[in-house]
Formats: sequence, structure tokens, C-alpha cells
Amino acid sequence: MSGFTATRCGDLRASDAGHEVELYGWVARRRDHGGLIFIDLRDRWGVAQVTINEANTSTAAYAAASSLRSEYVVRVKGRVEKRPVENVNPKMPTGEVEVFATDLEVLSTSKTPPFPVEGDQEPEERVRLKYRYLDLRRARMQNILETRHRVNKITHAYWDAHDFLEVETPILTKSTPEGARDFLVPSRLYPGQFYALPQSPQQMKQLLMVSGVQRYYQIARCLRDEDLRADRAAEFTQLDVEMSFNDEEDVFELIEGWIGRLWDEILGIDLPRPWPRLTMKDALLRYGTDKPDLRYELEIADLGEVLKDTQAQVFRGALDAGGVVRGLAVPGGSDMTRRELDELVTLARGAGARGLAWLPGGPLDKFLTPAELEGVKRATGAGEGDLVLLAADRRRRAEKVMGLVRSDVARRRGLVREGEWRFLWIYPMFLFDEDDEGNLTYGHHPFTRPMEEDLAFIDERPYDVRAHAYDFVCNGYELASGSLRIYDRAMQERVFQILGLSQETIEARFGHLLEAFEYGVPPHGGIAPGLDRIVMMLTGTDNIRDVIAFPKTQSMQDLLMDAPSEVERKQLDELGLEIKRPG
RNA sequence: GGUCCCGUGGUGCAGUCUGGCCCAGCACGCGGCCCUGUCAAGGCCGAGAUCGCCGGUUCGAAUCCGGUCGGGACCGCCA
Repeated sequence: MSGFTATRCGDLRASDAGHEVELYGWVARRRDHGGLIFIDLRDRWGVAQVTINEANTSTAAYAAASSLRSEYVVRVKGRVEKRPVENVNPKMPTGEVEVFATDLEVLSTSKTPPFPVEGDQEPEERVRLKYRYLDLRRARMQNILETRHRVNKITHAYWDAHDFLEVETPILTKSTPEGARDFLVPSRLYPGQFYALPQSPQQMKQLLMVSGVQRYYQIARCLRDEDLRADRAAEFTQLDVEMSFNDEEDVFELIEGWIGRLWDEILGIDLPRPWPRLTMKDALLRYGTDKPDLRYELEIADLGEVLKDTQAQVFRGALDAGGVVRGLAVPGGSDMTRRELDELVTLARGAGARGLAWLPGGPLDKFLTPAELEGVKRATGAGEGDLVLLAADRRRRAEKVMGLVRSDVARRRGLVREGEWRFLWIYPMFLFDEDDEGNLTYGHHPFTRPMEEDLAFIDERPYDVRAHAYDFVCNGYELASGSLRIYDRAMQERVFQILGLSQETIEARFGHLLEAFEYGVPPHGGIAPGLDRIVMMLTGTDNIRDVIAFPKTQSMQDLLMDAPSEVERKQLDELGLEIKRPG
């Protein structure tokens, strides 16, 4: 029997009493009583107590036990014994037994670790990342690794059971300047030309539908060279799904089933189905975001109607410029301090707003008529003791500001109902969006299918065109995005044209897709949930790096491997590259 | 590109606002000794930090100012 098949520390139970066992593991803790030494021996499955009694073991074994320090790797031979009742440790699954060591061998010693592997103390992230292999040894991280594995396993089983085929798609692919910035890979055989790492297998999965795969899924790595956030990594993992001859209801059904399975098997929670749906328009109006957190109420109201004749300058100005006034009632908010309000104003300014107003008690009270004040109260549902926060701006900015204010107010006033899971679909979404320069761009991606009934006004009022596009959202996180796709060459070209792409650009970048569309394309569509974020939810962390074994810092460095790093001159020469150094 | 928070022995924190009581405190860890029923073992003793780095202000700087580096949060960005 090798150590690989030996008894696992965490598996020991009362029923093992009397057995001779061999254990392999790391020293979690050592309690030396002088003549009697207790070792908590840890492996992936748990911790068992090894007892070494000077009186009943070899001198060599006792000497070895005395020399043990934290994180030494040892092999122990001994006999499992039931502990006397008074010595049972009910806090440990293995607490009913202990292993009396007859033989103990140090397989590997350890320096004092840079931070404690045992205990719940969270070291600074810089240190954790540099010594990631030790960080991952901690129980919390082991649990995350295991949860992630189980998510993958359940996911494979689920989609396989629905006859989906996993197909691997290339890592070296073609750059598409639309969307996120690509990671580029220089080509050795074609100097001056580049591959791109995939932002997602979007086009490949559509081509697989043309191939007749009909039901495709892949646990796919995606790479985007954009700045990072707490919930955004440069390389991340999507469950990529695509199917043929389907409508959005098929997608909703399958996804709700899959998420339901994950929550049931991993958390033992039975999620209610079907999930509620919210149109993009309503999400932005009522919650100020496309990923609302429904664990608290705080609904935003449009005040354009009640303030349509107002003489208050800030509101008048915004409304006359075609903007909006939006308000949010804070229950019991009249007790908010000036300092808190100032912090909210700072938050609003940070989002580009000129300011944030409040009623009553703010400087605007005297500019509103009693009827207008009454109207604001009614529209926002504000009662006695409540405070109304207001933003007046261009619609998109006012929405953004109120959305940020809403979540900040909920957080600082403790309105978030922890422990709730509020899944919902954002559907339908808009086909187009407006970028910062006021130009038309796509809402989801350029392959999204417009709703047939809205095509009539696609040229006149493009922003009002709804799409067969959907996100699913939970507790303020966007967990997935998807759509039904265009499967008609003419329609696809038309959308590209509306987006302002020239015929040459269309041909160069998407010619392969358009050509494929000439050979019998099934109507198709799909979705791509972010697996990292789903694991974040399941493990209760708000940091995406926690659910990635070897993550990079916010500034995209790998502190363990020390990447990125310079390469040798010879490598550059082979690629025909020269480095332009700034300065 | 921008805004904000953080950086103090190996680790986690206090001290910074209001400069001198701090050649820096606490807990854990670490080293030595004692200890035969602990499980966050206990007791005694001990070592370990020029307070991220550079510069400035001051009689005097962990503390104030400027810069810089690193980590984090956010805005922009993320089809």
C-alpha cells in the first residue's frame, strides 16, 4: 500500500478503532506536553489527532515527533483507538478517535510559513498571492477549490443529460477590434501578423450551429485585456451554451434548471422557479442599473410628470434639455446626517452628476411649490420621516447616479437582506446602446437578433428596437448574458451597416460568418454564464480572485510566477518584433 | 487616463487626525527551558521593526507636506 491509497486523516471514525493505519499529511498543530505529544495531522479530507507517548513508542519516533513544526510533511504508522469519553473532541469529525503513533517519519520539513495556514486570519492579498500555494492550503480556499470542482462536475452532467455536446474551440484565434481589447499573440511564421486570444467563443459557437451540432456547451476560458474589478478578471471562465431551433423560453428553462441544480446540490437550497423577469427599460428606471439587487426595496421614481411645470432651476434645466428627474425615498432617512448626505453627493459627483438634491430639509425646499412637494412624496412613496434623494440629468446619467445611490443607501442603512437569492431575467433588452460620444453601438453584441415587430422603425428610432437578448442577474451581479442570433445574411449585414461598419470592414472581419450563413443556418441562440461569479455566489466571497487558483493582481501581474516578464532578444527576433521603449 | 483607501517585527492589528509621553504597544507566530490528556494546550524566559521607498518642513517625524513604488475599491473601459 502506498501513501496514495493509505487511510485519509479526515476519514477516521470510531468504527476504525483497533485498526493499524498509515497516515500522510501536514502538521497543522503540535501540542507538546513533555513526554506526551499531540499532533493535528491535516490532509485534504480533514484533521486527525496523532498521539505520541514517550513511554509507548520508539525513541526514534518520539525524537521525530519532538522535532515537528508547523507544515512539516510526515508519515505516521499507528493504531487507531477510541478516545476515553472525557477526551472526545465533539468539534472535530475525527474527534472520537486518535492514532497512537508507533512510527513517525518526516518526509519534508518546512520553514515557518509567511502567514498562518491554520486559523481564519486573512493575510494581506499581496502576501497571499506571492505564496499562493500556501494560501490555497487554508481550509477556506480548499473549500472554494472543491466547490468549483463540484460546479464543473454538475455542469458537465447537467448539459450532457440534455444532449449538449462539449466542443473545444481555439485559443489562438482572430482579432476582432469591436468589444474588449484583445490579448495578441505574434505569429512566428507570419511576421507582423497576430493571433488573438478569445474574448469568448462567440463566433465559433455560432459556426458550430451551422455545423449541425444543434446543442453545444463548453466550459471555456475567455480573455479580455481590460482593466480589472473585484468581480472581473483578465482571464475568466464562462459556461458557453448555444442551441438551434430554440426560442428564449428554452434558454430560460435550461438555465433555471441548471442553476437550480447547483444551488440544491451545493447549498441545499430549493430556489423558486420560474424566475421573475424585468425589462431592461424597467430595470434602468426602477433600479438605475441593468443588474439590480432585489434584496432590498428602494425603488426609483420618475418625477418628470409632477415637476413638469417646476421653476426650480436644477430641475427646470434638466427637463428642458430633454433630461429627467429621478427620486428615491429613503425610509426613515430624515435622520441622515449632513456628513452622510455629503458622502452621497460625492458618490453622485464621482458618477458624473453635478450634484444630488434631497427633500425635505435641503436647499431646494423653497423653490418647490407645496403641490410639487406633495407630488414628489406621492411618486416616490415617501412618508413621514422619510427623505427623498433626487438627481436631475441626462437620462442615462441620472439612472446611473440613482442606481449607485440606491445601493449605497441600502448598504449604509443595512437594508440588504443577507441570505436571500434574488435571481431574475432582464428581458427583453435593447438592440442598440449609445456610447459616450453619443454614437450608436450594440447593446449586447452585433449578432443579436432584433425583435421582428420592431424592425419597422429600426432606421428611424434605433434605440427603441428591442432584441431577443437577456441577462440573468442575482443580488446585484450580472451572472450571464445571451441572445438569439441573427441567422440571415442580409439582416446581419444590415445591422453591421447601422452600426457604421464599412463594407470592407464587414468583409474582412465577419466575411467567414456571412459566408457560412449562405449554407443553411438553423435559427439559434444561447447564453454564457460567468462561472467565476457563480462560484463567488456559492462560496460567499465578493472577490473573484478568491475563486481562481492562480489569479493576477488588479494591475494584471502574477506575483507568484512574476509575469509578465521580459523575453530574450532571440525570441523577439524570431517573431520579427522590436520593443519601442517609452522615453 | 482619473478618484479614493491601505502599507508599522513572520502574520493580524493599535498608535497617525491633535509631531515630543514611541530608539514604537498588543495578540498570534518564532526560539529556549519546564510540563503525560491536550485539541486556539499551559507556565517561565527570550529574540525579532531604522514604521514601503526618496525628499522636504521642524529643535524634534511612524505621525505634517511633496514625490514614488506596491496592494485594494471605484469611475472610465469591459461587443
